Amino acid sequence: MSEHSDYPRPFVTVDLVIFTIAEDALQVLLIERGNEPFKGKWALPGGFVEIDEALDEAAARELQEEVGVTNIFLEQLYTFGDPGRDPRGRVISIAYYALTDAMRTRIVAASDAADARWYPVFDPEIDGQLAFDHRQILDYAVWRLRNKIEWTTVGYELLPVKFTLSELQRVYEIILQRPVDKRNFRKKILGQGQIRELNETRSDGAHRPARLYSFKKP
Amino acid sequence: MSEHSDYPRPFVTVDLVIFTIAEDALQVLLIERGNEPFKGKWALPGGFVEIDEALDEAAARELQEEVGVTNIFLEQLYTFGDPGRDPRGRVISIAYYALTDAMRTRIVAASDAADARWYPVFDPEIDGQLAFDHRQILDYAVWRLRNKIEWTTVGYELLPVKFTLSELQRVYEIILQRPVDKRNFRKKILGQGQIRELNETRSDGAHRPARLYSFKKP
DNA sequence: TAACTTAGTGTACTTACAACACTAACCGTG
DNA sequence: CACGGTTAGTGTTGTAAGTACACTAAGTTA
Repeated sequence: MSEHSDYPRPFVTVDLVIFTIAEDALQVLLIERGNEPFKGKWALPGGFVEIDEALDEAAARELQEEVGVTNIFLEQLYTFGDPGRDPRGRVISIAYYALTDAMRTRIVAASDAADARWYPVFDPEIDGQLAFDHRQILDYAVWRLRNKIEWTTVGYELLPVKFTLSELQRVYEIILQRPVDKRNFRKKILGQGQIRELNETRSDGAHRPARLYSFKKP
Repeated sequence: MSEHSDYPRPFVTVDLVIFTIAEDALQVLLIERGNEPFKGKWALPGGFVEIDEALDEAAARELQEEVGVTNIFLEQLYTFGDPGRDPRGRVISIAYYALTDAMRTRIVAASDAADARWYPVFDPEIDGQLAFDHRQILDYAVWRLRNKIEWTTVGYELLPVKFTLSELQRVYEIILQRPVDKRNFRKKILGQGQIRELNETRSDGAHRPARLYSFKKP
């Protein structure tokens, strides 16, 4: 690395892909842009990294500002920095993705946003509506989430503390976009030893009530 | 994202973890720092991202400058940006890792470097000799490489075009730091259908010559 | 109390992974 | 020129993980 003094410095931001499950679909939080460029299009929430703030902190702060949640799953995804990705100047953006139970969140629209809402990720309605390179960021986040859910236990992050195995299975089906075998799924999940069976069931309809489980946090 | 105008902007660099296999060990290219801070310590090669240059391009350019190679495996790793990771100011660094056959490279020391050399990654000699947070970056790169080699075919990137299966097996053993069963290894590799058997063998000693293979590039 | 709906359970088959030992071919030396 | 040394090359068997698949359990409502 040479001397620091006179290099032109780009802007550095964090962008957040905040996922939740609602209405039987995987949803992502998007903000309608109130200004040019891309006025009227939808963008991922994000903002500048403060000069004395770690990247993870910046992402956590934006998360707090946008949806009012703290202490949820949040992981760095990839850094996007093509010149020209933002017509206003050179902006390098470190993308993060987060998982939250929809019930925990309260959406707060930022000052420069016309509107903010959850958008179903796999709904074709979303096509062509995304600003900047946010389609690419979203696609990458979905890819990572799909991989991660197959090898780890992140699925639990999308559910409330107490949940049924059918609910958890549905989370997997929604994310992977394919049916999952009930018996194999239960065998696999129980075999991981990561969830605790509760002495509690939930009745929600004209059928056998389901046992509740909770995730063993490490 | 709010208005761009007056945000303080950090420096943005790329740092490279360039791996090769030499002398029966996994090696990483390090540069001895000629100036403070960390004068005399060893650092990963890297440099500023130019204002009109994509991140991948910046990494490829540094690679070309440091070891004179182009068109090799190069992948973004992670972005490190803790305030205080560089005492000279706020520097956010996008780390990349690269794999190359040692024979292809010519090390070129940069102007502000006292020296540049390959260092065996698993040699304890390296401990405490790394500048900045480069120990952390290197550890993460090794972790990624280990994962990647188990699920993909990146191993070939560390060998010349023609290689024997024993050489390839040795690459795996060196990276994973554990012995690999010869028959299972060959079964797995051949089963992947990613390498072509050549009508050529190589004799290098008082023993049966080994058949050469080459990687089928996609 | 019968019909409906979701919860919950086990077994057989297939596929991937792990362990393991001998023969083949070349070189160098006595 | 044959024998010893060295690395290349090859199959089978057991084990673990994953996949396919169908019926009973327990509650609600008409």
